[in-house]
Amino acid sequence: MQKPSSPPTLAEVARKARVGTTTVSRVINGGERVSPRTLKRVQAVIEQLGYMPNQAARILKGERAKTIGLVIPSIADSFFASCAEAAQAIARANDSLLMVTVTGNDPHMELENLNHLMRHRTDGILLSPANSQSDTLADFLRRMNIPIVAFDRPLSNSGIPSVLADNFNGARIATAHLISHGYRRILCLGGEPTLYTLRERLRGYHQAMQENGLAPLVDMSVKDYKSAEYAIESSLATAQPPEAIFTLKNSTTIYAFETLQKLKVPIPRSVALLGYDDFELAATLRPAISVIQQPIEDIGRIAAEILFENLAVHGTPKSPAARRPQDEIRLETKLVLRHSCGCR
Amino acid sequence: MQKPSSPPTLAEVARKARVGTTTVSRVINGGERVSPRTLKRVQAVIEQLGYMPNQAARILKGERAKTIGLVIPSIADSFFASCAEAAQAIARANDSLLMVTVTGNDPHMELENLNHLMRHRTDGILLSPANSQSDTLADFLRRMNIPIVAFDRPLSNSGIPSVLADNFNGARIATAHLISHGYRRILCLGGEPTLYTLRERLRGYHQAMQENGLAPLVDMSVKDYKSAEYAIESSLATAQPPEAIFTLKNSTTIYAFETLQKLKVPIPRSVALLGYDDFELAATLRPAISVIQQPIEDIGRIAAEILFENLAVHGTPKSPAARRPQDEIRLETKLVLRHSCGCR
DNA sequence: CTGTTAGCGCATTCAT
DNA sequence: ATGAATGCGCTAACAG
Repeated sequence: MQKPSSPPTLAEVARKARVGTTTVSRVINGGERVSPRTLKRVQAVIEQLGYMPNQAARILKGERAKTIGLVIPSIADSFFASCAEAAQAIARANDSLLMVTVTGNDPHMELENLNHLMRHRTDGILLSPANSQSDTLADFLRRMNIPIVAFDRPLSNSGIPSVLADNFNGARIATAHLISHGYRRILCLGGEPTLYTLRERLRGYHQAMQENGLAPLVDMSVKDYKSAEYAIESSLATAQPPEAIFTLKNSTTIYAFETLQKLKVPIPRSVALLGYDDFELAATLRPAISVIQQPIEDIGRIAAEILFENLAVHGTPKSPAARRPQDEIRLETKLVLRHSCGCR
Repeated sequence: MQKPSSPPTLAEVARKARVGTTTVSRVINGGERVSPRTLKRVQAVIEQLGYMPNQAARILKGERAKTIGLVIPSIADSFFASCAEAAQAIARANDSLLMVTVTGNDPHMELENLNHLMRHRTDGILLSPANSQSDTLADFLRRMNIPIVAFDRPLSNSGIPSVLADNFNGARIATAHLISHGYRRILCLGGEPTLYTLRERLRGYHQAMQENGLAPLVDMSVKDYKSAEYAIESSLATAQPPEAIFTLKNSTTIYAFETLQKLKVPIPRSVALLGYDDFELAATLRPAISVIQQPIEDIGRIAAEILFENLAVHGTPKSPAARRPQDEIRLETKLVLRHSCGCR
C-alpha cells in the first residue's frame, strides 16, 4: 500500500472496482446511468474501503461548500445558544455544516471571523452584527457576494435581510403595562447603549412614557452586578424613588432582582419589576418575574431558512429577481405576566 | 471581465501583478524569498482585488483544513454551550474554525455527524459520546484516523483521550456532606441512566451511602417536571419519607426545587436539597441551592488544547512517540455550600 | 529572487 | 452504460 494514513480516493475505488472514475462518481451521486451490476460492485468497494467523497475537491470544482457560517457575540449566552441550535437544525436539514465564530461584539473580531469564513468559501452567513450602523461592515459584506442574513440586529444601508424581534414594541407594551398598574415613576435600567436591541427597547420605553405624559427615568450604566446595585441604591435613595423598574435585558433583570432581594425591598409592594427577555427560572423565583418574551428559536430558525432560500436562488442561472418579500422580518414579542409587576 | 461573481484567484493576482503564481503564493505565506519591491506590489494587488486564498484548494493539496469538529448533544444546554465557547476560543487561537454538530444523544445522528465532518476533512474532533460503551463508535473513530478527544464522557476501549469531571467523587462528597448533616434517608433523583455522567454520579452516591451503612434510596425515572413531581410526591407519602434529596443533574435539581416549593415543603427544614451541577440562579433562589460545581470551561478548553497538541504531532514526520502523559484527565469538582443542604 | 509545471480529488464534457 | 481527458486554485519541486 502507498499511503495508509490518507483516506481512500475516488480513483482508488475505481481501480479496485475495475471501472472508470466517472462511473464511481455517478454512483456516489445517485447512481443514475449505471447498470445495476456495476452499481452493486462499486458500492461494495466503497463500503469496504470506507470511502468518503472529499468535499474540498468538490468545492474546488465549483460546487457548494455545504457549510454556513454563524457569527455571534457569544455561544454561552442562552439567547444565541438557542439561535445556534435552531440554525444548526436547519443547516443539517440542508445537508450543511454550521461553522460557529464568536465576536464578543468586537467589530474587529467580527471582520476577522468573516474573513476566515470566506477563505473557507462558506455558502452563506448568519450574522448578528456588533454595530448595526457600520458602513465598513456593510461594504465588506457586499463584497463577499454571498447570501447573508442578519438576525437579532439589522445592518442599516446594507440591503441585507434581517430577522428581528420587535424590541421597540415589546418595550413599549411592557412599560405601558407597568403604567396601567398605576406606577408613574418607572426606572428603565440597562447597559451597552450601543447595541441595536437595547436602543430599540429604550426607545419603546420612552415612547410609552411620553404617550402617558410621564417623565422618563433612565440609567444605562449597568454593566455588572455591582453597577446595577449602585444604580438601584442611588435611585432608591432619592426623594422620589421609583415605583417600578423596567430592565432592558436578562442579566440586568437578575441583577435588579438580587439587589432588591438583598436590600429587602419587597417586590412588587415597594418596587415592581418587569424585565425584557425571559429566562429559565423567572417563574420559579419568588415573586415570579414578569417579562417580555421573544420567539428566540424562531429568530434563529427563520433566519436560517431565509438564508437557504436565498442560497437556492443564488445558484439559479437567472435569479427569479423579486424573490424577497420582505427585507426585514419583525417577530412579535409577548408580555408574560407573573407577579413581580404587581399582577396577582 | 469573465466571472465577476466568483472570488479572485491566485493566478489573477499573479497576472495583474506581472509575476508568477509561485511568487504570489510566497507572499501570502509569509513573504519569504521575495524582494521587497515585488512584495509590496503583490500585496497591493491582493489588497485591491480583495483576494482571499481558497482554503479548499489548500486542503486538496494536502494541507490542514484548519477546522475542527465539535459533536455534542445540544448547543442550547448551558453546559455544552460553555464548552463550545471555550473550544471556539482555542480553535480561533489556532487559526481554525469550529464546526458544531448536535446529536441529541442519538448514536445514529452521531455517526451521521461524524461522517459529515469527515467528508469535509476536518483536522480533528471534540466529541461527547452518546454512548460511552459503543464499540461501533470506537471502531468508526479508529478508522477516521484523525486526532479525537472525548470530553465530559469517555469512550471505553477506544484509546481516545478524554477530559472528564470527577463525577463519581463529586457525588460521593455531596452525599457524604448530606450525611454529615445527620440525614439518613437520602433520596437520589435523576434520569437517563444510560449516560456515563449520571451513572458515575449514581455510583458515587451509592459509595457514600454504603460507606456510612445507609440504605440507598434511588429514583432514576425523572424525565421532566411531571415525572419529578410524581417521584417526589410518592416518596414523601411513604412511611419513611426522605430527609434530603440529592439530584443528579441541573434540570432535576430545578424540578425538585419547584416541586418542593409548590408542595410548600420547607427547605431544608423538612427536606434538604443538594444538586449536582451549578446553575446561574442557584444562589438567588430562596433558599440558595447548594451544589457540586464542575469546571465547565476547563473541560472544553483542555479538551481543545489536547486536540491541537495531538494535531501538531500528527503532522510531524515521526511522532515523538510517547507524547500522551494521560489518556484520561479527570478534573476536580467543588462542593459549593449554600443553604438548601442545611448549612447556615 | 523568480517562473514553469505537475498534481491534489473530483465532476464533467465528449466520445464510444 | 462507460471511460479518458480536462480543469477547479493552490503549493512545492525543480529549474533558471
